[in-house]
Amino acid sequence: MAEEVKSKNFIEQEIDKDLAEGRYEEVVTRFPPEPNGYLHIGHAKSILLNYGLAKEYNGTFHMRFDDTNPTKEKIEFVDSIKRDIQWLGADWGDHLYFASNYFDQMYEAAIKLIKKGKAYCSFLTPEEIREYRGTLTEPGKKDPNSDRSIEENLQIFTDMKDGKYQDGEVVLRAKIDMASPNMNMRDPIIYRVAHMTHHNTGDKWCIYPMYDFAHPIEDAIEGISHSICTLEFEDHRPLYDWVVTELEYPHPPRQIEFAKMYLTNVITGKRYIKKLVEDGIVDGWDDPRLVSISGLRRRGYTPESIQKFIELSGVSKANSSSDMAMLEYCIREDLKVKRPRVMAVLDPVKLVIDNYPEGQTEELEVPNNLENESLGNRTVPFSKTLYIEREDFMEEPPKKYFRLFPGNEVRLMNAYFVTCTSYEKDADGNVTEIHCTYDPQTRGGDSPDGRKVKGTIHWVNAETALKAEARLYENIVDEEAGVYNEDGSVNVNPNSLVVTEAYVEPSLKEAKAYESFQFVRNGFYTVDYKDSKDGAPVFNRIVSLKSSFKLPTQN
RNA sequence: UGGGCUAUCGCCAAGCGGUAAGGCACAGGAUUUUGAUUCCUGCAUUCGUUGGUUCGAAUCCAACUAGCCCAGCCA
Repeated sequence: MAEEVKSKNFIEQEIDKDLAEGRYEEVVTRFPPEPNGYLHIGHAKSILLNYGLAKEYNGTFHMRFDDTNPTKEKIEFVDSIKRDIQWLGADWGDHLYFASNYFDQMYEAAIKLIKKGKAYCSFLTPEEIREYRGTLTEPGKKDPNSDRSIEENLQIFTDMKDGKYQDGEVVLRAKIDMASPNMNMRDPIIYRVAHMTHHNTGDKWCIYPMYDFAHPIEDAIEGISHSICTLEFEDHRPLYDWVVTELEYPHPPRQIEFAKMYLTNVITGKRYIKKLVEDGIVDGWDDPRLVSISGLRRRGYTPESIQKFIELSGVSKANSSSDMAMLEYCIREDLKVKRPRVMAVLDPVKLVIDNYPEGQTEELEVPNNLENESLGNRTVPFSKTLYIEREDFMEEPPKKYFRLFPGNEVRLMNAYFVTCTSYEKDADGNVTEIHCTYDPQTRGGDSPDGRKVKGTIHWVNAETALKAEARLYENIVDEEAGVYNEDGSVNVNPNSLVVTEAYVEPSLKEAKAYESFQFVRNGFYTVDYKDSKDGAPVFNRIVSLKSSFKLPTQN
């Protein structure tokens, strides 16, 4: 039993160390989004990482909304985030929290700092604050407000809370080190005045804590052991530690940073996606061409495929961008054994079986997925006139073309061997109809005489086929042109959405929303009723199949 | 001319002083009721560069180079 040992990522190694040294007894992680937008694939990494760690170590996973800035947050984002996380499979049980529920404790914490002489109120204007902060290469200057007495600071802070100051008039700063090489330690602002209605606390507060002050407190209150965040917060860690130390929490949480996930040639930036939505280039945050969680869901990606992708991508501190091909691999892997393989013709041309009895229809019993017997069988109608894929017939085939051409015999998948006898063309030279004869002995797709055919092609019965819309999605950005223009706008791929009229098996008439199928040779598709007319299904292409057959290029 | 972080195959990523895992991608071959899938096979004498320590270095040391992050009363 050579169970493969998965190597641990650096966070797991750190946790192992902490556990071994007795620094923590239980692993408690959290995903702390600000409810100011939709989640995308990048967030999935953080969600699944935190959730996975908690699960792996028999710990606890917390879902927490970091809602400390009412100017940017909305309740509708709270709902969409919850839905997306649930869908992804990260179960927070009854551990759902809101940072805004800790405002009282944060206020008390601020008082504690003031009483310790570690925080002071400042009346510097925003411009002055910036000036006094210094630059990356020059130290900051002492804030003239920093010498005020503890009593005075207490009074001013109380007045702040009581609404006696206007927005921007006064702030509370931590007294640390204006000369620190780390900008975050130059007496960071920890509370500001903002007369604004909060989606959760209403008008109770007119002062709100800043992230650097609030976050460590949130973590400490909840008993988080490992506060996992992205690389840009590395410089904030000394401040994070300062806060939990000065506030004297018994088992201070520990912040560990990892590199964000980027995808090659994909836009994840909120402001770019927002622009695409506003300009009507995409039809919303759940447009299947976007890598928002809701977009991926509508496109037909499964939670399992995203979990697999995150798992394969790994975790490290090196800035990197994962290949879209890996995500595509994951969804193919997931769907190929789980979903039925059905026949659908996206670019139809008529095939007439001349020696098949007129008016006859037979129901063929075919397996849903040869690799998964539990998916059972279905029946598919077959008769004299069918549709086949236009690319499955050639008047003058190149070498090694296995499909239909005059005189050649192929197998109609799950049906009969047919031999092409003739074809018709219109005035423009387009093939309009192909004629063939079938061998009644080959029902089911095998010849009793052992005769083999090189090619097998898919088909649908012309009379009973369901006419549907197939939406072929490509990456929203123009990969040739690069993702962004110099002015910051996005290079949109003009062919990112191609709609075709398809014929699918009648069995798909009852398909439910979000059911997905493998269309033989045409890729994986999911049913999307969002844009359907008259209740007819729209099929979103999730991903195409790999194809290694290419027609020889003509010279 | 400040501080923090990173650098291993086209893309991710193990490796933690004993002589370069794995996955994706790619390329060959076999099987195949679709040229898919499956299955084999191949794919870094080399770990950003240059020196040093060592019997031995991707791993330790030094210097350099490149990239990312930080000067919101955003998170």
